Amino acid sequence: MTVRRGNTRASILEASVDLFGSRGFAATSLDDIAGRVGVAKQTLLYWFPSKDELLDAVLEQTALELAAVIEAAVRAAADAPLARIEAVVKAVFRPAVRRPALLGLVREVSRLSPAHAERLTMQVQPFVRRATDYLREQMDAGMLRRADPGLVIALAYATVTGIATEPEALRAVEWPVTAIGLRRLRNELIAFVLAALRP
Amino acid sequence: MTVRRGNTRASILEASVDLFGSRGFAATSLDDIAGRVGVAKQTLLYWFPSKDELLDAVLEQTALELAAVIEAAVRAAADAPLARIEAVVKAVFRPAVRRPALLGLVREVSRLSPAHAERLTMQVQPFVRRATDYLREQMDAGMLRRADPGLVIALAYATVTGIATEPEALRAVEWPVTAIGLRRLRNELIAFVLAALRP
DNA sequence: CTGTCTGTCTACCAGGTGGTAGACAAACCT
DNA sequence: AGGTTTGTCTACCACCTGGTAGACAGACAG
Repeated sequence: MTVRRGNTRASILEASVDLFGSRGFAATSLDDIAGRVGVAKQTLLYWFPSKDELLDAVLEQTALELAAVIEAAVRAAADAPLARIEAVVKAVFRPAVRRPALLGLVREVSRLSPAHAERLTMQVQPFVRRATDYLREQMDAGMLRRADPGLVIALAYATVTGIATEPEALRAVEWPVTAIGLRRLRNELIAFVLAALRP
Repeated sequence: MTVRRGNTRASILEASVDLFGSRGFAATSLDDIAGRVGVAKQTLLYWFPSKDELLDAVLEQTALELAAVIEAAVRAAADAPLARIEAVVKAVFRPAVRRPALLGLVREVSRLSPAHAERLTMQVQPFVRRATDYLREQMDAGMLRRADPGLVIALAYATVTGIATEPEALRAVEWPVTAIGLRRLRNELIAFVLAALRP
């Protein structure tokens, strides 16, 4: 029982994503995580030298997972730009809705520590740039209505995160979005984005 | 110097809004607040019996301020529904942008403590209901295009908060919204909302 | 002038925090 | 076999947290 199989690190990471996500970083103690994993706190500190580096690992893994999802969606989608855009929005939306707390964690972290925020942004950066380039390119080719690509992305990002985190923002009592359902909200959003971009 | 003038409570509240907003509730200690105000921690606990009740006071004051802003905007706006809606969106947007951290605080709180979240929601509730009623009424009168009022509000709320908190979500490096400017984003949003509602 | 009340302080505490030291058990490598 | 490495644990610590007890200084009422 002393030496576990090699999944300890992964279990710690998973539990950390859960707890940091649901309670927030500052409000989650190492003991909380250790308890969830069923391991001593010191085992955590064996795998991750400090709570800060554990947070980094959590963020990095989340970013990598999201990146993989987006890549797959892009690759699977048809070539037409509108279909591609719809696929990407849906791809981003799914994990955002399944784990809305992670978006909250991103906010908390970027408020708490500029260092973490910068690392995070650098991971997001390439995607933003690629999307910007793609939009501009398709606009130049006349496949999309001309607009400021940066503005399109900013608006889409803001809307997706806003929608995804809304039920968690004020989840206690009756609230329109709860009754309406995220899927419909998402479809409305996609319809809007596509309508705005159709040439 | 022992007895201050009556502004101590207000100063504590103000500093708490600032610090809870910028660093988050869990990451702000009573000593932090006391230090900012220039007072001993025990003076805080004289005015507010616990950190939790201080948080309640912060949230309540914020809600009251926001409510006042909205009321004023509605009263000052022209009677036409579209003008009213634009005024309300702008009114909500301004404080949301000036103190985006408060939206983050709302999220943190609703993750951390269902009790606080419920109190918060109950304060928001009447506004949501009034807005829903107003939209439905104007739609019935043919002044607005027919749509699900709840959906309109949910979408608008999500977009406003998403946009307002975006620069703070990932503020470290170059990010489209930083370059674009919130004002323009807001105007795009308003244009969209109005276009969607024009009969 | 004296007693009470209000507001602020210094001193302290119990409990929880992230983190360290080191023992030790299994596995792995000759 | 035996030594080394890897992974986990118990025990501990310095520090910080929210919160309490009580002293005390000014304001104010009689």
